[in-house]
Amino acid sequence: MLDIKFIAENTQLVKEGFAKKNFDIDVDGLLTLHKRVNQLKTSSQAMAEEKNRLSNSIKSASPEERPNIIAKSRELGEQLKAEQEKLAAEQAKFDDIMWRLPNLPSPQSPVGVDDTENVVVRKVGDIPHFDFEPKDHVELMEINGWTECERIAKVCGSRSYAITNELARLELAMHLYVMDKLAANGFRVITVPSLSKEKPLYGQGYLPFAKDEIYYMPQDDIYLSGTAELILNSLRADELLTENDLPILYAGFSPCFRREAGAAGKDTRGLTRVHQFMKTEQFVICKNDVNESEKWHQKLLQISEEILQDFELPYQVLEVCTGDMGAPKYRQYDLEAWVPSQNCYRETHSCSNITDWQARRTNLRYRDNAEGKVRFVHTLNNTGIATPRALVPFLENHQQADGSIRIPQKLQPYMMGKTFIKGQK
RNA sequence: GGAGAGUUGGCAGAGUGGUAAUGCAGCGGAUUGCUAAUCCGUCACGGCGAAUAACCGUGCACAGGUUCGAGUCCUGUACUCUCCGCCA
Repeated sequence: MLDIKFIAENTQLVKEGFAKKNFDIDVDGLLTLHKRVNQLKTSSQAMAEEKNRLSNSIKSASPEERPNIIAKSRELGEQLKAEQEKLAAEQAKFDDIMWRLPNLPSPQSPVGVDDTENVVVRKVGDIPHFDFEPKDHVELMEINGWTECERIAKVCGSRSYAITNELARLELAMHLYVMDKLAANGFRVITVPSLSKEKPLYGQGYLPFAKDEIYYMPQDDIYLSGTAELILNSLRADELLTENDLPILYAGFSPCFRREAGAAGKDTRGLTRVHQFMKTEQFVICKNDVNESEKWHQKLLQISEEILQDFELPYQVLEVCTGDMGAPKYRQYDLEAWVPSQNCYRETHSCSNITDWQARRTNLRYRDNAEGKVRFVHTLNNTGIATPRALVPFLENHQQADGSIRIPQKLQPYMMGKTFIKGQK
């Protein structure tokens, strides 16, 4: 959500920003509508003022005057009601548009239409060269007897997964490793539910943009969360913090659910794209200062790069272009880890600065120390680790000729000290 | 699933249907003079405005209703607490 006053005062800038984001918004129409809303506010408030004056005079009025004043006040009340109904109708139209406005992109974000125009910032780690014929992660799971994926699909449907023994442990070990790392960086580790009411979806900016992507259970009027970001973003909604409360850092773990409605036929093999997965999410709430949030953005990026380095996975950092960013985002990096079987990098992390766009939707504010002014916070989010997707590059990059999997040194304490894992078919 | 109690500003906490007390914190100003204190104002959102001025409107969990007038009365919903039932 954006500030309408900012839009009125920076109309050209806003139009350019929307265009860069690939959003077709009638900004002039919005401003005209806003004027109309304000006119109706002014007129109805004038009526309310007069009505209050009449009402308040009744108590001290003489018994003879009273019926007269009451009649007048009642009549005015009906006019006021009619005016307020007009206002409510226009206000609803206005609000509907406001909820659909994207954030403006950073001036530093590359301008582009889609993912082909994302910019590679750097590549880190060496792509492995195998002196044997490398296998893809599905074959590796089968060799080690680590999967029941075919059976589980019969029970749970497509895009489900079931993994066993050493691999199941590895999945959880990755999360524990990341939680410990985030805790060491000052994050509050928190496990959160996957159930969400509707309001947080608007707060995050999932709705009204991507309704088809989310599971909904009408019997209970409740949704399944696609990421802990959803929950963490609303955890402190409507609070008025002090500047000293900031920054607030959460490392949120939750099962995540996505319908993958727009991805029919994509990544149907293996663990890359499943309906239910686990994610440990980095979430930051900081003060309303773009230098401050950009600093945190870099910090979050650094942490996730370290995680991939700790897991000894080659990766690239992408700066996402304006047209490929989601509506909420000011600036976005994606991390992609190398997947040998696909001979390309695939997304494991997505790191975003949302500035105050979500905070306006959740009404999360703080009082600043310098002036005692109330401001909206900035929010940022980044993947810590998402599994099973992260297992794909992990298995494939660390595979050995015999199908066993090498465990990077940093992860070994979480795998009972093992340097390799090997299952039995 | 059932019964009861509750929800008032950043926090604490009053409030018989007639303009939301008071304290603390924060911010602004003034005074005194010394390891700080006192006094005054301000303290959410919005309208009108050049304005961070004045004035006005809206805010007492949320949504309706009754009334000239609702924090207060009525209905519904959400959430919190206590208890009963069921339960990993």
